[in-house]
Amino acid sequence: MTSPGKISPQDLESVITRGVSEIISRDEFIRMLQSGKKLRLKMGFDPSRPDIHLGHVVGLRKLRQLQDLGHHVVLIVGDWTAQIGDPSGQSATRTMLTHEQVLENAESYLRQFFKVVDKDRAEVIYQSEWFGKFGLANVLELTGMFTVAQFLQRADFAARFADQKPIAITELLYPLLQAYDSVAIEADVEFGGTDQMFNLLVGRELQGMMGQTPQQCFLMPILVGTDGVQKMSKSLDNYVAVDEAPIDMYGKLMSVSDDQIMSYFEYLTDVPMEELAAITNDLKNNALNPMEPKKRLAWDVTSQFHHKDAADEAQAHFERVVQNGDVPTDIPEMSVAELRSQGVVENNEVRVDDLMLAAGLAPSKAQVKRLLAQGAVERTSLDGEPQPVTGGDAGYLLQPGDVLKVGKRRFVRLTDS
RNA sequence: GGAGGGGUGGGUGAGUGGUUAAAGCCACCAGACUGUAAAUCUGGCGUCCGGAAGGGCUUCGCAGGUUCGAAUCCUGCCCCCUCCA
Repeated sequence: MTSPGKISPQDLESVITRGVSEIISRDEFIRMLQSGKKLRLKMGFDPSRPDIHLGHVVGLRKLRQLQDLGHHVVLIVGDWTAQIGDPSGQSATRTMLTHEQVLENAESYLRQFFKVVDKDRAEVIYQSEWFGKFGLANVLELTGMFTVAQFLQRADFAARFADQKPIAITELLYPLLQAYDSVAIEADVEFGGTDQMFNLLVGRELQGMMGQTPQQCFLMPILVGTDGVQKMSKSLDNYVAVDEAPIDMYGKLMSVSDDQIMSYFEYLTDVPMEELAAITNDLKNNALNPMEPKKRLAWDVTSQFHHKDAADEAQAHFERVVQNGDVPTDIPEMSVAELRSQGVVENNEVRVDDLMLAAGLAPSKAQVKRLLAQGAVERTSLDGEPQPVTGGDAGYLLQPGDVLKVGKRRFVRLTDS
């Protein structure tokens, strides 16, 4: 592998401004980049949460960008910290992960991780490589280097302390372990979201204490979720996963709130900043319907994770189904035979409520009734016009070939065999 | 070791014997309006049977008990938190 050449002013500018929240220290980081040294870029992940969504992609793209400039990514699998269990969630008495689970999660994570990051210019290291050999003496040495006061400077600890909310001892340990990772791999730069600032800084400090050149801390903005308000996160269900099918990915991106369009463009695409400025301007002058750039955004991002044809199809699907309200070409099907074998029906008479339940379009019959009462269900027979299924029709009998539309975009077709 | 507070529906959080399937808020679902945006408005939001009216069943940490009747009272148990030491 070649060592990074001299970095161009344009590349430098892009690296340190686009999709960046803060770099500590910025000047040292720039000097490192200009030195021509091949940098070791550290990123850690906790294998208890193996899913990657677009919020993570912001950072992964940054790693990729630096790889393309000749640098090297070191991904740390936090198998040790995960087994301790990050207790941040207050009452989270998290069950420990078994070794098998860790490996399984790691595998799934890596598969997604390397959709963005180049595998050939990265290495994956398990924390247990060093923590497996750690003894109490090491722990005491490590903990002896910091004081409680230092840790209480961290905003979330401080707030909880002030509120007399509990802080687990392991929570104090967590940043230390993460920091030690930086020492173990001699990281030059560590990447994380802005919420990780404290942890990264501890790593920086610890390296200095242990005679290494302190790492630079590269903090990335937190991507706002599709709801336009809170940070993207799986538990808030406002996320777009990198594993998402093209149609879903495109669709979810179309539901991103207008306010976030430009930040998504900046963080998740390579559309040049000048062009983005023009779009921003057009939007401000109402010269452009926000839907247009959003479609471009949705297509762009979708095509990063899927073939371009798939992105085209997703767009066509969106236009056909959502914008024109047509029935999509490929929809989930359930056959009468299938329903019979599941014991949902005894003969060939399929009721609306039974089908919806079996197809997962409603969690209960009570919910089916509510949907019907609210006019959310529509039935289209083989050659007929769509007609609503109304309040009292839960027992309505369907014919093979009938398509049910539930809500705006959920469908099921009843088939014969 | 001592003192005190608390466990209610996805989340918050009212409710201290019947009018409570359990307020309000948030989240969520659906409808209207739209650009699958936001905002707004409307309705819904344990579950089962029923076309409906209505009727079952299950739910307020767990297990018992008192009572015509309990989320509410009593007993035991489990769990969480705070303060003092």
